[in-house]
Amino acid sequence: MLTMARPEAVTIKAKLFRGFADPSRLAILDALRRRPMTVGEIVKATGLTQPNASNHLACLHDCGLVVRSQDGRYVRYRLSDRRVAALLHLGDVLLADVARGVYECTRYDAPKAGGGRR
Amino acid sequence: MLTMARPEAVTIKAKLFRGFADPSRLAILDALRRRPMTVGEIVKATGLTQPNASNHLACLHDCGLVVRSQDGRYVRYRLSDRRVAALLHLGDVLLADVARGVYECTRYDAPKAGGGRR
DNA sequence: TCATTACATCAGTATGTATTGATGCATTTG
DNA sequence: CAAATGCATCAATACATACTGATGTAATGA
Repeated sequence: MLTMARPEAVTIKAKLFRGFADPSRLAILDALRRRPMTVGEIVKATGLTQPNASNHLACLHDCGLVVRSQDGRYVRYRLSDRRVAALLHLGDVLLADVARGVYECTRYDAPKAGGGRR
Repeated sequence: MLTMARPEAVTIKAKLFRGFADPSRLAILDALRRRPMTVGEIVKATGLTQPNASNHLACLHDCGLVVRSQDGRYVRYRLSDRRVAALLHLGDVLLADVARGVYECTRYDAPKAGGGRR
């Protein structure tokens, strides 16, 4: 059960934040904060594998957090809105004060790399 | 793999956003946005079971997003910082423009209720 | 003291999802 | 046309975690 008042509103909003809540997606968003980038550049900047980056980019694109533009055989991604950057910035600012708590929060851990096939 | 630049920074920041990225925790945070509340009030406001609410509250408290104060045998929770509310507000604003995308984003779904024991 | 209320913790589990290697498709280059 | 490059998609899987019912603990009241 979620909330009595407006269950779907909370669900969707959580989904929005979930776009920021994965280390790989956040690394992509942070990279795009500086400048638009092709998938290859994003792969280099984040260290993600190419399929993994593509998958997260598709997710971010579906959710409207990034925008895609074809450029020859390159695909260039950029943040869709200034407020996406604003939210990232607010996260930084907030983190500066609650970082210690986040460190110590062991209720959930960030997904570890190597979750795939062995 | 996460990011080449500052891996841990991204991981921690993702952890911070993860506090907002679950429907139950978000329902709690949204409820606390209006006023401080005891656990019982939160349970009523959100429709969560009491143990589930307590668990998420412990998580939010560990991460520094909420603050707890004993009041007799009641425990009253409130948002720890104005910027937590600001981030929630920015989420609302951003959602107003990208809501359609979030609806259609099927890469991940919000956790469904009833995930526990059968 | 005993009962009650408010909240926290525990053990167990189903489920979402992030990851990987392999493969497919489109575009440019020789 | 053939080769190469850039990106997207697929199938399979390990893992984190959100949930439930039961139980534990602390504070109040009779």
